[in-house]
This record gives sequence, C-alpha cells and structure tokens, in this order.
Amino acid sequence: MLDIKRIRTSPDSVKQAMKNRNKNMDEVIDRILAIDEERRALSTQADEMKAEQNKASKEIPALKAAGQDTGPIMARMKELSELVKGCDGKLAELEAAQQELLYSIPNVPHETVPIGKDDTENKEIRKYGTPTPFPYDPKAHWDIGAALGILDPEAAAKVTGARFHFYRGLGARLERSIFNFYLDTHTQHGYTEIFPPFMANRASMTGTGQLPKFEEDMFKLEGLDYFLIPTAEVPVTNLHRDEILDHANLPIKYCAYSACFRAEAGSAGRDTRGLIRQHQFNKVELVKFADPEKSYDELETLTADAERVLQLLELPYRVVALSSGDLGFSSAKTYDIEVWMPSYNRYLEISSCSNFEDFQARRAAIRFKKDIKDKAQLVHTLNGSGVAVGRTVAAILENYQNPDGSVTVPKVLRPYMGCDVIR
RNA sequence: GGAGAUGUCGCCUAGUUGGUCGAGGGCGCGCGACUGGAAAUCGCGUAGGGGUCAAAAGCUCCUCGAGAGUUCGAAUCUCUCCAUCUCCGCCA
Repeated sequence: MLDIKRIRTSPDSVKQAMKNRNKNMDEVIDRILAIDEERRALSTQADEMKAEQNKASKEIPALKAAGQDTGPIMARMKELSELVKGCDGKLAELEAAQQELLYSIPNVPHETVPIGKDDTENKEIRKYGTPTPFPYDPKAHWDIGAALGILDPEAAAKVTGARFHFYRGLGARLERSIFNFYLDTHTQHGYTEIFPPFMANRASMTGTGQLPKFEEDMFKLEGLDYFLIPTAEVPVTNLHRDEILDHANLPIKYCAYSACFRAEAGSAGRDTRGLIRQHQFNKVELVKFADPEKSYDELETLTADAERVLQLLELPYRVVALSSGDLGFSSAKTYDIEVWMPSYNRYLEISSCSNFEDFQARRAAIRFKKDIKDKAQLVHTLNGSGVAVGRTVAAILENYQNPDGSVTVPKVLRPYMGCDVIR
C-alpha cells in the first residue's frame, strides 16, 4: 500500500509511475484524493464534536454532585450523540472506500527499474556459465523423469487432479536433497531457518499483498478464512506483523522451506507439461527486514545469496532486472534469476528477488526504532526464492542428462543423494 | 469437539455497583543528580496511530484482545469473534 501522504503531495509522480507500469490509474488516484479531502474535512468536524462531548462528560459528574440541573446539558449531549453517530457512519464508509482503492494501487517502481511495457523489455544484468552444449537434441525433463520412473504426473492426476506430481525413488530423494542443500547453504550465510505454517489467515495474506486483489489465484479453505500459502513469503513476512523491531537487529534474515500452493486460474496452455507450473511445489524462500537506507544493498546481497546455490549446482543462469511493465504488484524492484533449460533452448525463471520497500510493511505494520526516543518508522521488506525446488529438479534433469538416459548428480548433492548418477 | 476461567500501556499489576481513567503502582528502559568509577539511592521521563500546521510546538481525536451494541457517557454492561490457560474427549 502506498502512503496516502505521498499520493496527496505528489499525485502526478504516482500517476506517471503507474503509466510506467503500463497502467493508467489517473481516475483511481483522483478518486482517492477526492475521498481523502472529504474524509479529512468530515473527520475534523467529528473531532470537534467529540471534543465537546468529552469536555461536557467530565463536567456532568461535578454538576450532579453540586445538585445542579443537568437537563439542558443532557439535551445538548443527546443531540451531539446523534450528530457524531451520523458523522462516524459516513466516515467509516469513506475510509472503507479509500482503503479499497489504495489496496488496488501497485507499488511505485524504483528509479533504477528499466522502463518497459512487458517482459520483452527486461534487462539482462549478468550471466553465469554458458548454456550446456549438447551434440544431440536434449530431452525434456518430463520425458527423462518418465523414462527413469521418478516422475509420475498421471498417478497424481488420478489421485488429485491436473498439475500435481508424484515423485518416486531417487526422484523423491532428489527433491528432498535439493531443499536440504538450500537450507544448509543459506543458514551458513546468516539466515535463520524457519519452518512456517502452510496456511495463513486473511490479515496475513493482505499484509504481503496477495489479497484483496488476487484472491482467485489462491486456494481458500472452505468454511475458514484461511488460505494455502502461495509462498513462504506470506507467513515469514507476517511473522513480524504489528511489531516494532529493534534497529540493532536489522537486517533480520530468514530462510524457510515450504510447499507453495497456487490456483493460477487462466494460465492453462503454457508450460503445462512437467514440473514448471504446478498447483503445489516446494520452495526455499529468503526473507529480509531491512533498514530503508540499506534495502537496495540488501537486495543485491539477497540476489547473490540466491545465485550462490545455482553456482554450487553448476547450473548456467542469468539475472535480469524486470522492466516496469513486468514488475509484480507489491514490488519496487525485482531481479529474476533464470536457469538454462536445454529442452526449451532458453532461460527460465527459477527465482524472483524483490525489494518491496515499505509497501508490505505499511499494510502489515512492521516498523522499527533506531533509538528508544525515536518515532517508529516502517522497515523495508525483501524476499527472493532461494530457489524453487521443482524447477531445480527440472533444470538438473535436463542439464545433467546423459545420452544413455541417466542423469548425473551434481557434486554438491551427492552427499545428500548417496549416489553419483540416477539411472 | 465439550465444560470452565482469563485477555489493561515492553513485562507484572490496580481498576468491573458505568462518569474527573487513555488509565494508578511496581519492574524494565532512557536522561539527569550523586560517585574516581560502579552499585545503591533520588529526580524527571517512558505506547501507537490520525487531524490541524510549510514544519515544530501546541491543540485535538481514536485505540484497555478484535468487532458490533446499550447509554448523554463504557476498561467497566450486552452480543459475536479471536487468543490463552485448566479439565474432559479425540488424535499423528
């Protein structure tokens, strides 16, 4: 959520920022400003009446004690009470309307974000390694997985439905090995490991920005106001909701494994085969709570921390800065890490590292104090996949495939796998 | 899932025949005095958010788990929800 004061003081720059996102929100912003003005005027009116009420309320007991006639003052109080009720009712409506509109406005992109209409204008920042060379047509990971008997989408379709997978044998072990390796690596670099709940309530989902706008993309539990988490970002960021953190503890760095659940209605047809777009997948997430002055440095190191695991796995990848038109709703700046996928003959997103600045912190009321005497101010929240596990399996199967159909196990995973090759 | 109890300012606690209580005390914390320094002691201060204001100060409004209600007026009464504790049931 953007600061209403920012919209009030510089509406034109916010409008332009939305246009850079390829969204025209001029009308919404103008409506917010109109409501805001009406709301504040009414609020001042109500406050004045409440002040009169409070004052009289303190005088009444004294008058009664003195045995004076309270008839006239009571009549006035009765009148005030009605007026205040009317004002407060109208105010609540205005506040709700304003809130709803504010919730619909995405974050303002950072000045370093390349301006562009969509993902075709993302900017490549750096590359690691070179695309794995194959003297033959590399097979797709779903064919490799099926041939090795380690991936079974058909059984999952029977047991649950489309876009789920069974992993079997060394496939299941590979999945487990990867997220253990990720957690071990990140905890060695200062991240505290968290194992979160896989369901979150509405307040949490609103805090990180999944709600109210994207409710149809979420799995909601029937009869409860709980949602299956789409990412560990939700529970881990909300861990500090409504808290005032100690500046001395910043940055707070967490890593968390979780299953992630996404309904993603309407994305059928593309990337539907294999492990790329599933309703349930595993991910290790990195989350930071940072001093606003340092959050962009923290974004660089967070991205580097995510890259590290791919380097250790010796998977070729590149890092791209998302253009303003491709940026996620809550993000001010995002780097995508894309791993090389031989059967696609292109790079594919495996991690998304973002600085949300105070956009989530404002919704979730996550603040800090530099000194006990200071006013609490909003922290900056950041997160990034460190990294997606299912897509890592896909990348390993494809990049490490051998002509005989077997798959070499990356060196760093061998202690976890207990073998050198999957065959 | 059933029954009972509880939910106040970082922590503990006072306050429930409704009014001068947004709230007293203790601890903790901050600043100061004392000290060579410290402890002890003493003094002062110590929640968050909104409005007004160029800004600060000041003034003012809201928040006693959350929300709704009764009332001129609610921490105190009523209702709903949430959380915690105890006992019972069920269960990996």
